[in-house]
Amino acid sequence: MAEKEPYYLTTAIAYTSGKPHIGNTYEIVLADAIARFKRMQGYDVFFQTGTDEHGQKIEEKAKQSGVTPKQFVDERAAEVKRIWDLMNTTYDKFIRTTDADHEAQVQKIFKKFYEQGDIYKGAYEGMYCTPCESFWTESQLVDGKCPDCGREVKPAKEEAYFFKMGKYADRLIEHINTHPEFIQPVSRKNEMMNNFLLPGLQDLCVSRTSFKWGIPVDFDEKHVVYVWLDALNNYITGIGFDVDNPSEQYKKLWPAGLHLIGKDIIRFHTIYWPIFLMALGQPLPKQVFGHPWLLQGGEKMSKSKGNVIYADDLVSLFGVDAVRYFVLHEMPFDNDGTITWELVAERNNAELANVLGNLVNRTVAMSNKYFGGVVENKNVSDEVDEDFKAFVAGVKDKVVSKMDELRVADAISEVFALFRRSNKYIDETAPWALAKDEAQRDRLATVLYNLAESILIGASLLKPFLPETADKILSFFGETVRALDDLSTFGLYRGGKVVEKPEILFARVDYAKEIAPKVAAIQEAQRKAYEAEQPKEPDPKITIDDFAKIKIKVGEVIACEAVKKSKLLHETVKIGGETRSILSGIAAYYTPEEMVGKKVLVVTNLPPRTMKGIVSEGMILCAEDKDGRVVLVSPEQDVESGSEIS
RNA sequence: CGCGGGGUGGAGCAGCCAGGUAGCUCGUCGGGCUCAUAACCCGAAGGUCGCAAGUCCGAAUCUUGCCCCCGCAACCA
Repeated sequence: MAEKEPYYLTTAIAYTSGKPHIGNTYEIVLADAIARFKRMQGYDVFFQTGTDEHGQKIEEKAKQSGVTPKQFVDERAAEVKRIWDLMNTTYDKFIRTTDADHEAQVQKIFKKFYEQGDIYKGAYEGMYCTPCESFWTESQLVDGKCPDCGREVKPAKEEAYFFKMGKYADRLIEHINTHPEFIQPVSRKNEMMNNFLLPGLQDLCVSRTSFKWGIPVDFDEKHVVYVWLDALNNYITGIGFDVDNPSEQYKKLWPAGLHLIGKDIIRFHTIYWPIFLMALGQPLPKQVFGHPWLLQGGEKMSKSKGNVIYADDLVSLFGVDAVRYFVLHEMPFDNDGTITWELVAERNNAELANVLGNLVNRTVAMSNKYFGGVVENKNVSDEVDEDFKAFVAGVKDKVVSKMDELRVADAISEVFALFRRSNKYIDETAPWALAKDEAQRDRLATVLYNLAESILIGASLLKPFLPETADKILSFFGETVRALDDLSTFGLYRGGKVVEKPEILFARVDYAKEIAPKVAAIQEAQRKAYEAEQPKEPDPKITIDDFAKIKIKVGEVIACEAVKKSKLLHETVKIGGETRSILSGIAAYYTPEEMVGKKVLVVTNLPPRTMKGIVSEGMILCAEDKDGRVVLVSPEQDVESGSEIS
């Protein structure tokens, strides 16, 4: 027997700055479906996922929470793993970039690059704002000053290591052009070529000195390795790569069959990562698939509103497989998809409960009712059987071909087409009518056998997507998953006894009555948790003299226009005898027309500031509520322009 | 002209790369059936495929311009 062909697939490793929401969870489920399917196809699959745990952001978050970075990421990584496990995903390895062997290898790789001249020591040059400790490029500066604090910046240099990207660019362009399958979907390929490769690659800064929470450069301890050079290498360190002596596992598995990643990090995976591999003298992964995002419908997701959707909340309401179904089926191939609680409930009812659950239920029920639960093929065929059998037997090939293109959503649709066809078959054969005629008893048995067989084929095909459900269905018929190769042959089921009372696979839910209140409770809890997290320092007290320093006067808006491509309105305000040009970020809440004629309160002794090329000579006072809605503050009665506030 | 994605019957999407009867799921309406989780099956209504121009025998699909929406970034004195 031939040795199984290896297939190594990875997800991006999750950044441990926060709890992964449903959009992040989607990726692991998608990878799991692919991994399970590949195993079914007979590949020797190795499926790796994990967490990316270094970087400045994590250092800061840990500090805020008052724990060490290590404690912080331990907690976060455990949370990620818990959710991955909850989703019933079958990863073979969960790597963490803080694993000792990973860190050691990254140091070796960095050193090798340095020794072979791919990495050189240089200086990062730019405009530096000392109070903010940040570098800015010329184009980022606002009015020649720091975009964060508005203070002066000065040219500065910081020592850093750089990777010579240009050296490998031609080879990479060549590779991408000769391997059209390398970047998926293809639309992403052009984006990478046109925006980054063809204009010429900049050398990449691959070390940092501004924070400590990273892998130290072992021959120059004040530097830590840039997070991407650290993180990307997980794909090889996780399977035992070693600069000097790669493991047997590495030799077997590399190059990877598939890196599954979000579309936002395609650049790192199709440009930097291949180039690092070239520098290591290693072959490139066969395929990088940048999947789209699962976006939350309606309003923007934010913790303060409590409307972030997390996998575990969804699972608590709908069950694991319903959530897997939703993310796998609802996610388009190259557009972003939408998720709302209501949509999940709708899919649960319309497809899982009505089409699949009810089909299984009615089939088992009829087998019990008419034959005491014994399914037997009596081979009494009818014309209508032919089309049905051909359809069912043809589904496997369709699923395989969709999966070969990574069109998981389409693959799962094909399986459901089988279940829909089976429901139709029940109508075509009307078993309840056959049951009334004793002479049709064998025909009735055959119909129920055909139904059972089609459900069994469907359940086996469903296994990679909805593993628990597939197993339950099969167990109702006393069967186990059938080999993929046997799924295009109709009639392999030998018959047998079905369960007396099948468990309801997916219960219908009433969104308004059952789900909506629970969703409200989840959101409320989330909002409270968020508020509790916020530092609650009392506002520092000021003196009356401090207040007196602020000059606030009543002004009248005499002209106003929107500033293009911004949230700004540009008002001309008459304050007593003078007029001022003022900018305010309220374009989303007021139109220029309604601003004109309004009496507003203006802080008049702020230094002028330029935004979008326009000078602002004051600030109009507004109130902002917790949803970010902004409302002008105005004198309660009409008062003369120029009046002072005291 | 910061980067990117999108505008297809009421909703969510496919079709666009390789032009040629506009498809799927839900919803609505009508009918059928009663084994089943008020589920299932059949039929119907409903779309000038964002707007305009161009290429072509022919454009949802290719080209150009414009409008609008959504992310990210920036900005909100």
